[in-house]
Amino acid sequence: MSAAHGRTRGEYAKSSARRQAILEAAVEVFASAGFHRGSLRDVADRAGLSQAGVLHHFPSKPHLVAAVLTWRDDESRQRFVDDVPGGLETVRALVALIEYNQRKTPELVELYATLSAEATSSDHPVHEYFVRRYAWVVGYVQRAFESIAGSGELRADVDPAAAARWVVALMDGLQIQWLYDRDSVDMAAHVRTYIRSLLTVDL
Amino acid sequence: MSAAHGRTRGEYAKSSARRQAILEAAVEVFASAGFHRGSLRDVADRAGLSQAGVLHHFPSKPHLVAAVLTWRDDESRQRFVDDVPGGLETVRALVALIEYNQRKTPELVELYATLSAEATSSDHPVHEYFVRRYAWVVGYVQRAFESIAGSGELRADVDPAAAARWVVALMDGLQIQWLYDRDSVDMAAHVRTYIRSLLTVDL
DNA sequence: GTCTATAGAGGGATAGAC
DNA sequence: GTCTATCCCTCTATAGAC
Repeated sequence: MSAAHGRTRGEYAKSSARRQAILEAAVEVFASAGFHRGSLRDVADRAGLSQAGVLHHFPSKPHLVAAVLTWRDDESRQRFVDDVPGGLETVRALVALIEYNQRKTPELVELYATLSAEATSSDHPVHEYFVRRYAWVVGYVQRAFESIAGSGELRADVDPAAAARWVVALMDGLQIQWLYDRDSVDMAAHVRTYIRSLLTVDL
Repeated sequence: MSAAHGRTRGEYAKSSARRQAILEAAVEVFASAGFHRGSLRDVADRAGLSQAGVLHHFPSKPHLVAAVLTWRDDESRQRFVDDVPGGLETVRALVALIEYNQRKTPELVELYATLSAEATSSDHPVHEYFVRRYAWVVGYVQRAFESIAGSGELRADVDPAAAARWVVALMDGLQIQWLYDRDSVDMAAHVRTYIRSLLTVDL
């Protein structure tokens, strides 16, 4: 994905401070306004430089939003995916990730909820990104459930493929409900309780 | 809701043909483009009149999109909510509604999925509409589960309030997945199977 | 690398003729 | 009720000075 806008990870280091500030500003702007309503001017103002300055670091608006998404994915992956052995641990890491996002990076939750719905249109700049992302996430959770089933810890009447879709759908749907009423929805608790109901062991 | 833009249901009849054509065009436009990217010019072109003509029937863009939402809600309610006794029948009607929407009005699914995510921002024109809508839908499903629990048809370890949130979240999340890959996700089947897993009786 | 200025497109809403 | 014309705004992206 980094290669999509013609840069390798090494090149980012050159002007990383500015780029980082722009990315962080972009998260806030696109999170609350989405891609189409969020403007480069808003991003520029928050990052403390001019709009043309932003376009010096990222050649276009689609490039910027793509960079935001892959940047955050890399972070999440390092924190919660790499080094996780699989099976029950994968599911535990998933719940931990939700808890972390809800508490520490609520703008991120907003960003993904807003963009994933907006990008269902096939001509949206990050449509392909989300197609790949969903395929990967659903497959990842499915493999975890298959591993759990293999050790007899999944309820016999639960289909791993369906359960994977359900868990991912539940996460997305709860995000929406949470965004409308943050005080009365605890996403991580709901997902944990739900996953427990699929297992023969505790989480 | 109709009263929100200063008209009672009776007044609609006057110029209903045009209004109807505009509403149908607006569904298509806002469904695939969302509120902000969808333009009145697009709506006008599809409805076969000028952009100023559209604004004669609906005083502003927010008025138009609000009218679209309440119009479709009224239709759904008449078809699937009124006359439904409650309890298991409510849940069956819910699945029937999903099946109907998926097969007959996919643009509608797209419209609600796109707008519900976009409108999480509190300054969005239809934010309040969705706040009320979620409160109503979740409460409606919760009452159905409570009734089902009352007749011993809900699994003992299932909390009606949590289950209601889960079902609504599952529906929303599956909509997103379905929009990204319409061939490999059967929303109604997933919801039916999931709800079955919460019951002690068949659906 | 950052700025100002501006081109160029597209949008919502209004005025006023018919 | 419907149109054309237009105003005025916002936005992305580019050009070119520093």
